[in-house]
Formats: sequence, C-alpha cells, structure tokens
Amino acid sequence: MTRSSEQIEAARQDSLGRLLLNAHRAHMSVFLEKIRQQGADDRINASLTNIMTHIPAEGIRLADIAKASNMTRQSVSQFVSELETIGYVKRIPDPSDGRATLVRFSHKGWDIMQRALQVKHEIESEVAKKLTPDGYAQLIIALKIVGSL
Amino acid sequence: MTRSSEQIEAARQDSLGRLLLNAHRAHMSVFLEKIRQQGADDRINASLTNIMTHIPAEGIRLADIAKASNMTRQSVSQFVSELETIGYVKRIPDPSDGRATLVRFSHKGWDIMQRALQVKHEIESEVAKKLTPDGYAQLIIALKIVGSL
DNA sequence: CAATAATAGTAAGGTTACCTGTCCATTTTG
DNA sequence: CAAAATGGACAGGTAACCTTACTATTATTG
Repeated sequence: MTRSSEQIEAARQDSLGRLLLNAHRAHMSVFLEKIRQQGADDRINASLTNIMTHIPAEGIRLADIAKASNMTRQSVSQFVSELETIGYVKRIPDPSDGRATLVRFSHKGWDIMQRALQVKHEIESEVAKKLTPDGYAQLIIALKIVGSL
Repeated sequence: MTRSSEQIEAARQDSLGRLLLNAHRAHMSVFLEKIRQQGADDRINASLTNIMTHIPAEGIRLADIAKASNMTRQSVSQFVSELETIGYVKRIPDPSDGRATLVRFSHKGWDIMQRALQVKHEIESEVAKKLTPDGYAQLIIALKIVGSL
C-alpha cells in the first residue's frame, strides 16, 4: 500500500511533538487576540503575560519572579521595564530590604490581569466543551505526564 | 478560605497554557537528549530537527520545505546550510528547474532520521504506557482540538 | 517571441527572547 | 567589621526567526 504525500504529511502533523507545539501556539495566539480585544495594549506578548502571571496583588521581588519563571534576573528586569513602559507595572523600593525592588501592578495592569484570567477560563471551557465529559481533566493529567518526562 | 502561596503557585502551573508549554519543552528536550545518545551531532537542535522532518527520501525543494514548515525561504535556507555543515543534507540542482535546488539527506543524515523516528515512537509509547488504555488516543484528539482553536 | 511577471534561492541586516559577564549597593554572616 | 552573599541594572551576545532587496531562471502574454 502506497501512501499519498497528503497521508505522509498528515502523519507528520500527528506526531506528539508537533501537536504539542501547534496546540501551544494556537492557545497563545488565541489568548493574545482575546485579551487585546479586551483592551490590552498592543505591545503585550507571550513573555510579558508570562511575567505578569507571577505578580501577586501585594507585589513581588524581581528575583522571585526570576525564580518562579525560570529566567535570569536580567531577563526579568528587561521585561519588567517593558511592562513599566506600557504602564501595567510599577517598581517600588522594598521597605524590608534596601537592595530589592517590588514589582506591583498599576490599576491598569491589575484590571487587564483580571480580564486575562477571565479569558483564560473562557478558553479552557471552550476546549472542555469540545471534549467528552471528563476529557478536559484527562487532558490536564496527560499534559502533566508529558511535562515531567 | 485563604489559599497558601503554594496553592496559588500550583494553580498557576495548572493553566492550560503553561501545561502546554511545559509539555512541549519537556518533550523536545527528551527527544534531543535521546537522539544525541543515538549518535546525533551535538549541533542538532529543535529547528534543525523540524526542518529534517520535512525532507523525504527523494529530496524536496527548499521553497516546499518553507511552505510545509510555515517559515520563510530565507530561514529555511539558513537552516539547510547548517544541516549541510553538519553533513546531514546536500543541496543538489533540481534537474527539472534551473532555479531550484533539491535538499536531500546524506547517508549519515538519513540514518539519523531513521533513529529519530524510532526515538519519537519510543517517547510516544512511554507516554501511552503511563495513560489509561485509550488515553493516548484521547490526548491526540484533545491536542488537535486545541491546535485548531 | 520579446518584454514582463513570477518564482527559487541567497545576502544582509533587523527583531525578539532570552543568556552571560560584570559591576554596584545593600544585607547577612563568621 | 571584613568577607561573602544577594538584588538589581547595564552592556553585549546568541539563536531563531523575519523583512528588504537582489540575482538567476522560468513562465506568461500581448
């Protein structure tokens, strides 16, 4: 049995690696599109949203964002500066340690963050709706397994 | 009910977006590690393996790799040059079109490609083994759904 | 069938998302 | 208190792309 080039192409697209990559890209691009529709700044991107998810209401030290996000302090510093330029975040001195700066949301930033969480839930239920009843839970389990290969 | 910062951190890590990213990274890094153990050149990386998956035994035009991989011809050209340096691929003139070059595997490249396919299957069955009987098939379905969001 | 348009590939330089190396200021610690 | 550790910023580097611009060749069309 000879396989057409379409079938070969389909098989390639079905590999776990490619599916994971495509899924991640699609998810991220839908997410960015939706939060921009919610009024997020056009300069917002994957890296900046990643940083933002690590900032709690009370603020957090730059070095702690670095630990939580597995990035260097230098990279985080750069992204925090971009967030500062956009006006989503402020650097304030840490009262308990003269070396440290706390990164804290501005009103605008906090607002967008709430909308982002909302959008995240929307996307997750959209996916869940397209799966069998416990399909979403299974997906999460499977992804955790792959993530800890 | 107040949630500890560990719980909040766990919730963050459980978001679909982050799980997809982690899964993809883990998968890719395991894949690269394994094909290097199979003797792949140390210079091999995610981009190069991506290009390689688009090269069939009979060879393919650079522009067709670009279409299949959603990259520009320029980027593909660059990666093909790297593969050529490693010695996994050759550029040969397309007899049917004087403008075109065919990209074709060298013996070494073809060999590594076969090993890579093998490794890919290994990883996929390793994942399948950790899931319920139809869990892997479900995962593929779910990933396709997310990929076409 | 010559002129024009389209296509294949390359070259040069730009952007983005990181990282390393280094340095300063401020703690922390022996 | 001197030495080491920590928090952050600055400068410069790299990898994976992309855009712009160009040449060589093939296809089209008036």
